[in-house]
Amino acid sequence: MNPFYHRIYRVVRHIPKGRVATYGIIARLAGRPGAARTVGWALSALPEDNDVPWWRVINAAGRISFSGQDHSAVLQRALLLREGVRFAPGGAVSLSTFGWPAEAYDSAVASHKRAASTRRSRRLKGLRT
DNA sequence: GCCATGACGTTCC
DNA sequence: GGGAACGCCATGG
Repeated sequence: MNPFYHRIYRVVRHIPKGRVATYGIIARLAGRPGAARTVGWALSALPEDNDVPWWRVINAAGRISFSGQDHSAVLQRALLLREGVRFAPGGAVSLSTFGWPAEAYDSAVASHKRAASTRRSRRLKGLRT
């Protein structure tokens, strides 16, 4: 098995009980920023008798990705609820409350702000020319 | 080795 | 704030 697969599993195992992490953050902690889809691939390849808390991994929207009707999604929701993770009315988890690690979430917010700033300056540059 | 696909993310309307 | 388009990395055919 590839090294970063193992890293992905290791990172997921580090997620504290009652917290959730996004695919993007897992990918970044595993050393491959932008490889969020690969994280999903690695989790889908997990054996049944694994010790990886895959249910603590959700997408950036705070929702369960794979078909909300699927039994795996129901199981994931049940496991998270059992650990004390609350779901908002829309069916999404509040990342600012349950997101892990908190630092990564803060950086994500900061990067979002920086992106907005970059976009604005880019637009100004476009107007210039 | 190229093309399509997927438990995703970010950027731009 | 929500939806569409493009980008991303690894895998399978």
